Amino acid sequence: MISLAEENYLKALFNLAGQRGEVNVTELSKQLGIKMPTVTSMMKKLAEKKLVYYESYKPLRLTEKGKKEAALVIRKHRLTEMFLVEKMGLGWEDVHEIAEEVEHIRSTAFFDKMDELLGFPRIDPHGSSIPDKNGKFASIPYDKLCDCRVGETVKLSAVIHSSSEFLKFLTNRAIRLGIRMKIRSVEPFDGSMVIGYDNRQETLSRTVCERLLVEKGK
Amino acid sequence: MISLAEENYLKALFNLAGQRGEVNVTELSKQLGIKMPTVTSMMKKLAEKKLVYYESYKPLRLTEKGKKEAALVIRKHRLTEMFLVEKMGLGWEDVHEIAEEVEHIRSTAFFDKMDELLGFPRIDPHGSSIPDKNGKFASIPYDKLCDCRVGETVKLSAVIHSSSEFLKFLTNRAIRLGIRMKIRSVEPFDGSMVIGYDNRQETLSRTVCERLLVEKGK
DNA sequence: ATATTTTGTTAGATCATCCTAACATTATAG
DNA sequence: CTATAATGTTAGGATGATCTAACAAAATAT
Repeated sequence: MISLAEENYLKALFNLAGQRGEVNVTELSKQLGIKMPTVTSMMKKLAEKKLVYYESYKPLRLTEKGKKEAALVIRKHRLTEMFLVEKMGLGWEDVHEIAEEVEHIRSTAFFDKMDELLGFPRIDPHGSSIPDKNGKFASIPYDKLCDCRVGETVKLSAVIHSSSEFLKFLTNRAIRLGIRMKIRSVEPFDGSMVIGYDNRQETLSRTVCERLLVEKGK
Repeated sequence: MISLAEENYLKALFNLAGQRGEVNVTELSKQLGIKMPTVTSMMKKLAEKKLVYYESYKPLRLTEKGKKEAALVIRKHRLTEMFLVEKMGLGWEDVHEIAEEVEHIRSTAFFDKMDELLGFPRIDPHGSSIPDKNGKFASIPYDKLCDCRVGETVKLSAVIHSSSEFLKFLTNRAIRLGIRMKIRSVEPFDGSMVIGYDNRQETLSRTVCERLLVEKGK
C-alpha cells in the first residue's frame, strides 16, 4: 500500500525527472517543501518498496513500478482537473489545489467514471497527456512553439507546467488550447516571438514559447 | 485546524448521539474500529480544542462548535454521495465508501459547487437532511414508521443509517423514497408491521420500521 | 452488599512523517 | 590542487495517531 505522502514523492519525482529521468535530493526537497533529511529517509523507504533506485550521493531514479504508480496518481490528478473544469464549471485557477487532494482517493471506480463521462480524453485542460488505467501515457508528438520557424501556422495543443500565474497570463491574452497561431517574427537576441492569432498580435517571450506545445501543419 | 482523524471522531460522535446527545467511549470505539484508550486520548485533545465536553467516566457530548464541525463534514459526505449518484451515475452501494474519503477535502468551493449543481437539496439520496454551509440542518418533521398507527397512510421520506444491506433489502421490496404506505396491522408481540403500497403488501420487522422516516397525512 | 462484569483510564510502546544540528561527500573556484 | 561551497547523510528528537497491558471506576447480579 502506498501512503498519501509516498504518492506525493512519486508524483514529484516523476514531474521533475526530465529526459534523463534523474532527480536531485535538493530539487525534490524544494519541490515538495520538505527538508532534505526527510527526503533521504523517504527515498530509502521507497527503495525498499522497489519504487525508486537509491544509492547514497547518486541522483534519484524511479523504477518502472515507481513510474507506473506515479502515472496513476497523475492520471487521477488530471482527470480530476478536467472533470472539475468541464463538468462542474470550476475555474482553471481553482482546480489544481482541489485536484491535489482528490488525486489521493483510493476508489478507481470514481476516476474511471470521470474518465468515461469525459469521453476518455488523452489530453487534459492544461494540454497534458492523461495516462490510462495502466499508467501508460499516449505519446503525442508535440513541438515547442520556440522550435518553430517564422511563417509557420500551428495549432496550440498543450501547455507545459502551468502555474496559475501562467494560466492567467494566457487567459489575459485570449491564448487558449486549439487556437491557430502564425509566427510572424522571431527576435534573434532573446528568442521572443511575434505571433498572430484571432485577428490579434502578441509578442511572447522565449520563456513563454518554451511552454507552449503546438502541432505543425494543422 | 481539524485533522482527518479528528473529523472522523466528530462525525461518529454526531451520528451516535441520539436525542440526549450523549455517547459512550465503548460505542464510539466500536463505531470507529479504534481501541478505547486511543478514543480516550483523542477525546482529551478534542476537549482542549473545545469540540467536545469531556469528563472522566462521564458520557461524551459535542460542544456547539463540535456539532457545527461535525455537521460540515456530514454536509460534505452527503453532498458527495448525492452528486456521485445523481450526476455521475454511480450506484448507491458504491458511493458511501468514496464519500468517506471525499468528505475530508478542504475546498469548500468544491462542495458548494456540488450543492449548486444539485439544486441546493436539503435531503440526500438516502433521505437524510443535508446541513447548509453554516452547519445548520433544515428541520424536517419526520416520524418513524414504527410510531404510526394502524390505518394511517404516510409518505416515505427518509431512511436512517442506511447500510448497503439495508438499501438492498428495500430495493428488493420496491420500497423507495416518495411512496405512500398504508399501515394495515401491527403485531404487538414484536412490533412488526404489515404495510400496503403499490398494490403489494409486506411485513416489516420493528428494526426496519424504526429506520423508515415518514410524513403523515401526505 | 459484596463479587463480578463492564466500562473507562493510565502508562508505555510503535510507526509514519516531519524537523534541526552536526557531519560527510562531491563539486567548484581560485 | 587545495579551500570553499553545495549537496547529501546520520543522529536524535517531536508530533499525531495508533496499539497492548495493567489498573480503576461504575454498573450489575447474586
